[in-house]
Amino acid sequence: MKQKLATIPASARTPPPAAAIDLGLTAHESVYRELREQILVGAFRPGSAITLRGIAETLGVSPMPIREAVRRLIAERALEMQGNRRVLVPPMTPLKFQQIVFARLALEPELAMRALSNISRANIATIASIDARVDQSMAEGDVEGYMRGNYRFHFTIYELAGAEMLLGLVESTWLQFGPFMRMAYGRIGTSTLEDHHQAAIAALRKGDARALKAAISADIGQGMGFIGKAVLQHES
Amino acid sequence: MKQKLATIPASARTPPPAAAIDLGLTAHESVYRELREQILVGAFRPGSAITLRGIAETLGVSPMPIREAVRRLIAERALEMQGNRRVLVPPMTPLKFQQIVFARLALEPELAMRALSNISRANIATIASIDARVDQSMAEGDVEGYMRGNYRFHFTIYELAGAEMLLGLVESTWLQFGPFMRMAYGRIGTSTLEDHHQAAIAALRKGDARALKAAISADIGQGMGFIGKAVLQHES
DNA sequence: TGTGACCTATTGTGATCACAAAAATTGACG
DNA sequence: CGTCAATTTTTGTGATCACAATAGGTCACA
Repeated sequence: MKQKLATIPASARTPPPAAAIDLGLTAHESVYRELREQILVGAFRPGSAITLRGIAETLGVSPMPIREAVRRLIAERALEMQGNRRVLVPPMTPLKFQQIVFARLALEPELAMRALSNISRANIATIASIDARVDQSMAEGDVEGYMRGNYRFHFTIYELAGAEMLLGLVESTWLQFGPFMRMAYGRIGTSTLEDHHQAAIAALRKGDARALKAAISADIGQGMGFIGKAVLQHES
Repeated sequence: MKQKLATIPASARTPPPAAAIDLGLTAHESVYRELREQILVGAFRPGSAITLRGIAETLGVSPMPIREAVRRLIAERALEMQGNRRVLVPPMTPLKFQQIVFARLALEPELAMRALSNISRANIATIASIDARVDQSMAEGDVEGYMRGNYRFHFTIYELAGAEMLLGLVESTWLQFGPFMRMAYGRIGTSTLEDHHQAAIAALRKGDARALKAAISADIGQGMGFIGKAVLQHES
């Protein structure tokens, strides 16, 4: 057990880490958000192990809130417990990857379409500014920044749908490919990437539901197909 | 706090309940399965509250494993925590109900279709026998038996798809309408029900993917439409 | 040098305790 | 008799401890 945590953000590596933000949150909620963020941007390598005491020491809390946060992430399939009762970041398989693509295509265009009726001009401006930062991260090769921005781009739209139930399913889906996507971009870089965000923003502006669904579908299909083909054959 | 648990099965109401089945399971795993089963068959009334110590006393374990089981069920949206930090069985809303129907239609026919290539004659026989018991429960007005059987009918098929990721999304979806469906059937009874299970079984026998997807879709659409129309207008 | 058994350290699990916040109850007062 | 405040109880949260199982390392032996 050498690398208990693949990467820890600087904010949590300093001596007095405590709960990252004490904004009236419970300890396990802070831990959950911290770990979730790490997983979404791919800070953990697929297959790497997680120990409760290790994270507890890193975050400066007792193992108790870690348990609840980890249990929650396991339920969302962001983490996985094997028979040994050891917790690890689930490795990707071709089969799972294909299911993730299907789920994304089945749910996300619908979510975007439902957002259309609630979206304001200010919302679209926010989304466009997020996309600008995504492009910048892409150009700079900032993989973590790109992933964080891409997440915010999609979920800023999806959250406007007011469909919490579907949103939960999609969140679980994203948690399952975060570590893998990071690994893929780490290998192939972000320079050759191109997304369909501009087409989506244009569709949002025009209120064109059909074009919006097409843009989201294309964005999913291309991005996932790209990293899928690039990496899956390298796995055992 | 009068009714901490809406209904407790006889097996857990006797003095020495302990962990229902000690089959090498951890305590929180036993608790999780027990609570999950209760939710799926609708033993809890939507909106009713859950207390950790209450369940702990009922099941004969310390509050500790209850915490983890409840946390897991909250992550699956089978339970819900409000700002008060109080846990309750989420009430149904028209909006949520519509999202559930969409998710079911988007995912379950696909899951059934994927099962088609792995299914054996013995599997189909098992499924047919489950359906026979479903019909029997329906005729007898045994709501809990009907719901348990209906769940087993669908998931015996879905599990054969070998698509754990999609299966997880569908399981979360079912957990969210279990309590509501039970309430609906409690009001309108099961006698007027008719499902499309026979059509699905016939499609399984013929290996007809298109007919299978149509049967599952029809089963979802009719059943959910039925209880949806019957109950939602009675809610506040 | 490779392989087995033994030992040590680490890990997840579950119980118990202490604490703060919220709810329920009780009481007094208008 | 209804309403508000003070008190008591209940509840979730988090820390600490004890225990069993697993993993990793060490040493002996072939």
